[in-house]
Amino acid sequence: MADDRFSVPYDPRVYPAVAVTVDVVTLTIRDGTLCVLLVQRGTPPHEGAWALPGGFVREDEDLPAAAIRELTEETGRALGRLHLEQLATYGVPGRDPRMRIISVAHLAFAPDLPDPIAGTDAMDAAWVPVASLGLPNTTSAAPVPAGTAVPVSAGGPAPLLQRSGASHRLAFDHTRIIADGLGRARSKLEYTPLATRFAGPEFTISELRAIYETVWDDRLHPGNFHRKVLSVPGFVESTGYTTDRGGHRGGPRARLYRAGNARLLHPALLRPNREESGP
Amino acid sequence: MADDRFSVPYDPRVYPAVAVTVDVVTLTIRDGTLCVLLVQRGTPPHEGAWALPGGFVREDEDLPAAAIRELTEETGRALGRLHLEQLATYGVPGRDPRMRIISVAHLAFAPDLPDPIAGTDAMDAAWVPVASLGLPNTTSAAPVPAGTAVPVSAGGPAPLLQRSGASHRLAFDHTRIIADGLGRARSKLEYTPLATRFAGPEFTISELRAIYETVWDDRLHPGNFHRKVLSVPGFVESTGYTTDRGGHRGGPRARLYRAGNARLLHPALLRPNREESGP
DNA sequence: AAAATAGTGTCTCTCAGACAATATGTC
DNA sequence: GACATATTGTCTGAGAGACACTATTTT
Repeated sequence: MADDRFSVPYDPRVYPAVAVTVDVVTLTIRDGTLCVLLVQRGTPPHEGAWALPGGFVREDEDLPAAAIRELTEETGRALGRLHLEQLATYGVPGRDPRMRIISVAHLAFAPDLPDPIAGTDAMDAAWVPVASLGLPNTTSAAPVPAGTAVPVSAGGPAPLLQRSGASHRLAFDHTRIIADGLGRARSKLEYTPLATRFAGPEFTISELRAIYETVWDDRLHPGNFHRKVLSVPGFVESTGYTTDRGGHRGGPRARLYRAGNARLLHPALLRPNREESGP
Repeated sequence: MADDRFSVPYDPRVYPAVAVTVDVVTLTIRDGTLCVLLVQRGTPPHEGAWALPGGFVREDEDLPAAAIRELTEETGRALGRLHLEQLATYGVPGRDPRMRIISVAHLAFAPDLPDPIAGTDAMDAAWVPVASLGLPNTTSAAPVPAGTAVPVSAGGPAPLLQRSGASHRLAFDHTRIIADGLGRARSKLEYTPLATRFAGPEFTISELRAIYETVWDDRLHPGNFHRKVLSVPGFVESTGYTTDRGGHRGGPRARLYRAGNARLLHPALLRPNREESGP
């Protein structure tokens, strides 16, 4: 049987020097725009460049704990309740010029939050619209599908990028990591109720639809979406209340819901317009 | 606010000593049974216990490359064409008694292959039925749902576990990793054509159905499955040939197919009998 | 009053699953 | 010949998407 001889002499130094970090792709929706939390690096390498919050995993610290710690450390404030899951691990040699670094990326969904504050090791921190990052197409996410009529607040506030003067080139392979995180998020909205994590504790069906439309960058039929959401068991549950007023531009008051207890959506809400066939 | 106790100038040696390993969950189907490739450890810790093939990532070695190297090293032969993808990363402090070890687990799908050979650091290597591992329920995977009528070769060869005299207790947290891998595999069969990776280059629809039935541990309706598979664009394509003979117990010759060029199945083949609702 | 939005009803088409039927093999 | 399997056909019900319609509220 297995012997757990801890007494075995073991010398870590015979193994290659590597470091393990965590990086966190935190997504939220601000003013109808999907944004990711970035920090401006205050130390080399890539000093001054924008990057995902992250850093070295400490001894005796679990990976999710490290992710949460880095998030609060580098943005100067607790981000409240959020969904956090592991995304993937990136370890291509040379991805960090200092040494071999294996980065365990995480994905977080957060409701709309106030502007972050630069913390340790960060010169600045900001919510940056993912559309401004020029991500490679994950689904149909062209850099900025401008003509397609982006939902909500057209002509709203200028991209935060401009306020921060950030470059579109992110540090390390973080552009790729964000693209992967966005792909995962889009997929997860289909078969989990995680869209509710982008909303506050109570929300209307229209607000929920706006979340889907923003993340999927697509228009959804209001009526069908409404009926569909209510038909999936455990997706949302009624609070019994309604909003105080109608929408900005008219319309009746909407009923308020909170997240239900389902962990998976049955049946799923499938994305529309998947490209048909291949060569 | 953030404390600046860690704004240390960079020096790799000040960061915790960690090692990074890869582990590989390789699944195949032998005699109608879903099996995972395990090796018997020849070195402490857990010497003599069965574990996933894996080991330390070398300098300047990419993660997938390390996974493939460990696979061939520890099983003494190249496993030919197989599908390999990253599964998840496990890093709970204490999961390895030696030191802090972060393990990047991978998942591989292989067609039926000959018995493996023990290689470096391994006393033995074998295909082990996952049903014998007492995995926690991932979907409806009770340790061994004996009464449910397991497809194919009932009363076939005894489990390899008995031949090898292996314990059901795997080393480290490998039971959990295998459970996660199995869950991923079950899910991937729904929306990707990866089931074909368990088959040879040419296969019949019945053989494909047997793969689904084995991985999902469920019975599928032959007629409906047949029509469904052929209706999904790019899932399979006809070779124009048929088998040389009918089945063991009769029946006409079956047409042979090869894997198509689709990377996703539209529409997906959903698992039957998902448990309805929750409390 | 005009316009926008919430919520419901209806129709059609696709698809999953149950069941049946026929042809073609093996033992 | 008895029986198993491959393949196709038919029917039913669930669900997605297109459209239409009513009620309610804001400007």
